[in-house]
Amino acid sequence: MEQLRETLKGHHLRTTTCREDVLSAFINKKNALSHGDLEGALGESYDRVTIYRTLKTFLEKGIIHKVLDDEGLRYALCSHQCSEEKHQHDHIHFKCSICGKTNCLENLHIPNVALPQGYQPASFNLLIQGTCPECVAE
Amino acid sequence: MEQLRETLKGHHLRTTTCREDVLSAFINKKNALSHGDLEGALGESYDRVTIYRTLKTFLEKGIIHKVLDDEGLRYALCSHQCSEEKHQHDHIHFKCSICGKTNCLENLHIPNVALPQGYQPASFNLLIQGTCPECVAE
DNA sequence: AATATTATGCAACAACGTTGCATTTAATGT
DNA sequence: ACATTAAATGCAACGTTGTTGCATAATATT
Ligand SMILES: [Mn+2]
Ligand SMILES: [Mn+2]
Ligand SMILES: [Zn+2]
Ligand SMILES: [Zn+2]
Repeated sequence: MEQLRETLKGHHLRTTTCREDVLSAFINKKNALSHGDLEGALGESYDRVTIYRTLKTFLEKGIIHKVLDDEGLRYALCSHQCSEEKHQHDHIHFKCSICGKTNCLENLHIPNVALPQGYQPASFNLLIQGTCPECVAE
Repeated sequence: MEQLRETLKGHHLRTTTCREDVLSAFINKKNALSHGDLEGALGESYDRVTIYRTLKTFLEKGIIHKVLDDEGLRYALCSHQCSEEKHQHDHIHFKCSICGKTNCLENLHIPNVALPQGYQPASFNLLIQGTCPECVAE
């Protein structure tokens, strides 16, 4: 509870119940969330627009990052302190085709790639789709 | 021209002008295209819905594949004969932040990743964002 | 408590995508 | 060439997703 306020203040954001609740949702569910997921999780508490704006703000401040997906964008917490100035993500995302959940594999780094002459890489997104441990066990 | 018909027949599709034009667009522009891009390129020739359906059909038949993007899905030609039964893609996509174009780097394969126990990978999508050779030269 | 600044809700709108159905078109066999 | 069959198209209607402007409410600061 108090930790939420700390995180928000740490990123120079005012504490509002919507921001607390959205942040809280990201912390509790551990998988990546879409705008729709949040709308579902938070019920009628907040206007759709406010959730869009909260996501945008969190993105800009480095609280969350985008997770690419073949059926729509999702978002997940930035684990290691990203800031407004610098987002740094080189970890892998895994989407389970069975349970549908997408997770950050924080300690799995994207391997280096030797690009052809002239390409200047800046950021990387690797999504692996398949079956997650829970659904393999089934 | 005749080649287009060949490709369509090869994937057991009827030849229609819309399909020819969409396929042609993918071949001429070499970068990945969104539904909107196609709508723009083809003008008022075809109904929006028909283009959606054409994309869906091409996807199913293995003529095009999805290209993940942080601002919306795009599509690109499958170079090596994919079919309805089997899509096989392990190449890298590069999106230029300056010109905005996304391209398949067909001969750059996604490196192997040692996933933790229990994860069963099935498909891979790697998007690298940065500056493309043309825009670097500038 | 008063003030300045920021966030929210609401309404209206635009963009994107889907479905059902009547009509047109393409492929096939005669 | 023509009739038949199956598939593709256009249109209308609708649903979802995302954006913008503005008045109101809430937060942080003095
Ligand atoms: Mn992540
Ligand atoms: Mn590709
Ligand atoms: Zn799963
Ligand atoms: Zn470029």
